[in-house]
Amino acid sequence: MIPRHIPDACVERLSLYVRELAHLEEQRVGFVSSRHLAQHLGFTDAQVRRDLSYFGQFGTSGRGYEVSRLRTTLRDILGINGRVWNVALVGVGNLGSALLAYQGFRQRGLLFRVAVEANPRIIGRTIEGLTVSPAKQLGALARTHHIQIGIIAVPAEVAQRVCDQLVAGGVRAIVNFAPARVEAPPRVRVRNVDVAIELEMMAFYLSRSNGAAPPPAQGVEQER
Amino acid sequence: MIPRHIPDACVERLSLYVRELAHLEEQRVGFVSSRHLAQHLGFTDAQVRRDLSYFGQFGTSGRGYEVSRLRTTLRDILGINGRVWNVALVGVGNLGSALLAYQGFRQRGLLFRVAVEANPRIIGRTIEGLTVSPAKQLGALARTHHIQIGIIAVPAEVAQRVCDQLVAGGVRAIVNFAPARVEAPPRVRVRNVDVAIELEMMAFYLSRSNGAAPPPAQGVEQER
DNA sequence: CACTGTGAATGCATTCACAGCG
DNA sequence: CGCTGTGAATGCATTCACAGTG
Repeated sequence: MIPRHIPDACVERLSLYVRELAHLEEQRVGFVSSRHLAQHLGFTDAQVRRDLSYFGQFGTSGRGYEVSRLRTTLRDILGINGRVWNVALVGVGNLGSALLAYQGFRQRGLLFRVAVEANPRIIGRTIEGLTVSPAKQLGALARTHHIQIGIIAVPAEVAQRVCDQLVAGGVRAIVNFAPARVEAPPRVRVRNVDVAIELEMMAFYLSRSNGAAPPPAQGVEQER
Repeated sequence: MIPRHIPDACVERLSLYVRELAHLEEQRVGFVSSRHLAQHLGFTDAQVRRDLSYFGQFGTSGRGYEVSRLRTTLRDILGINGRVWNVALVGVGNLGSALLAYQGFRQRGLLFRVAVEANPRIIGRTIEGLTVSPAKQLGALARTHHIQIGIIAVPAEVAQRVCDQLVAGGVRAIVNFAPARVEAPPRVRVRNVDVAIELEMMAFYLSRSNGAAPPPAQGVEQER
């Protein structure tokens, strides 16, 4: 059940499949075809079949895929079945709080064990059942809690420093939400995610879809 | 200055170039080579040159690119130069607040004109200089403020409904952060962004990088 | 029949490699 | 020289199209 290499893009879709299958299971749907799955998620049926085929053969000709079995299988493949990942959150601002509050992680075995902050106003607070620790303790806490995944949700200026501390604390994967690239040694997997970019891409597409200037809003005031 | 088609992946990098060029400009760097730029951002030099070449020729052989000129040019291309986009935020929870607070948008001419919420506790509050309106008013507000871009930061269950209201309100692009896919007519550009997926991908990569089970944390307690 | 699983074909994106230029 | 700009080559990802199957 372990082929050599899986396209990155496919891995991204894997959790979407799992999510959709969970919905179908709730609705007591027994079987689902690649076409059906694809329509719900906005892909093509061929795409779905290809993705699944990387991992084996789970379908039945003429019937499709058994929902609950496929779901379990994909959860196994994703590494979130009957298993737990220890996650540390660095930066309990708005974005960090949003992540802490998202219940989807817990359902997928991604458990926040540690949350740290630099702001003394926030240290000591308990959010979602987790008490916020001082930023200085990050390295030590990461070690004692056997943190595997670190999330960076701090201002850009300190992102790299935080990253280094996470690496020193032994984490093996880092997701960085700060608008600045961070680097780590190759044994640590890093993913830089920039939510602002999506908005800027929209500006690009809009400004070329109609060449003309848009309605000038009410009085192009600049700054706040 | 308007070629036919630009790779999506290139557009994504465009704002990263702009950001890096802004840094360089602050540091009074006059010229930068594709190599230099690439190293800072984690791409290859060929990639940078290729990306820029889609839009024209901005470099000088032997010297590289003039930082401030390239920055201006790219901002023009991105559609964020001397121009303003009106943005509406739907959902002023933690994620929504994080987006409101991010100063990068304002610097790029992406201005929040409207913020709406369903939660009556939050309606009427002023956040980042913007007063939160009731969700019911979304359509009307979008129209009167000539909103071009809508951001969805609400629970998955209501995401599609919000999307429909934004469309009815005349927006032309939507960025959806809810963990559920939303659809709109083809004239409206939709981008579904799922921050949770990044974490789940990490679980996948980690679980296959070492086949073994991880340290069992301290007592695999489930749930909070 | 309705559907899967997959070679083969196509379409994107990245990288190579080098001619040409300041 | 050092560096750009770009054809040509390579490498991924998606889609086509269909033989095979319960």
